[in-house]
Amino acid sequence: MPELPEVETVMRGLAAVLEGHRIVEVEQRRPDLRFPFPDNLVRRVEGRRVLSFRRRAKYMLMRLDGGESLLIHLGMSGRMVARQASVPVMARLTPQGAASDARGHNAPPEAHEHLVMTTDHGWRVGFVDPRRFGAVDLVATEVEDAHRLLAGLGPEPLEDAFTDAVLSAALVGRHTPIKAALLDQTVVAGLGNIYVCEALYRAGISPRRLAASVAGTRATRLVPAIKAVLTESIGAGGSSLRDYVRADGEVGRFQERFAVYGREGEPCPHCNPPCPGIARIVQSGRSTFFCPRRQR
DNA sequence: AACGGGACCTGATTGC
DNA sequence: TGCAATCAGGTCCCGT
Repeated sequence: MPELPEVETVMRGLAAVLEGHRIVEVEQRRPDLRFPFPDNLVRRVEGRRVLSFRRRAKYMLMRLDGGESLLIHLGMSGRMVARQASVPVMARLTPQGAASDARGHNAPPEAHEHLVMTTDHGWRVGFVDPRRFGAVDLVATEVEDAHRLLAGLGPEPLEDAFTDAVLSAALVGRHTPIKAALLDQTVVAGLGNIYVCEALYRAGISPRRLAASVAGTRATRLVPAIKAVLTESIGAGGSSLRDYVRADGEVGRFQERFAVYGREGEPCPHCNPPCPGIARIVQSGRSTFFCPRRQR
């Protein structure tokens, strides 16, 4: 599910529910996700107050009083569900927006809800992740960025420090398609399969082009394309490809604005006269969508 | 060192 | 209808 805009949206939703409140109970329902939960997770989180949230790449950091932060990665299939007794605000929605399956405090847990936190104002916030590619850890807040999962990450694409010069420097000498380079979280942090495809389309750059040949003038087009597609998606509440929802119960709507992702065979939005259709190829085992006419 | 492929999981969809 | 194959928004490890 989640790339940077989806993680940002989920995090803002969690902040709205949790900030300033105390976590009075933690239930850990299995020993691990992608790797084991941290030692004494329940004891270290129970009784703590939630101070603030931060996002780094596709990771969320929930700062707790007591000096530790809960680090959460949603993997491919992870989502957060929040509910309150008899007042479902973040119920599961269908992509069409019809509410369903609202659960109260005493309802049975839904499948694959591996971690549940209950707050002092009666909310239950759960981490649901069928495929278990997600991750949870605790890290000392003062040295968050030294965590092994964060230490090697590249620049945040929406920060001013992410410039064409910075991207160019990361691409120089790389003998891999630009598609693969942009998925590399040490080059730029937070892009995934969807937004790489969309950014390359906006920049008119072929996903097959060697990364090194994008350094320079093409990077000058690519950086604004990356920033724009991420910003627009965050503004739309991210993309909902399954039943992912925002904190306020609305589905993300950015998928309606995909120009190429998942649109094999359709003419692209900007070719006039219409192009023969968006192509799908496989690069390092993953689908790439692009317009062969516009993207060189 | 940088790269591609495979592994890790479950569920939804597609095709026979 | 039923079953198998394929695909999915991510990352990490391994061999080359």
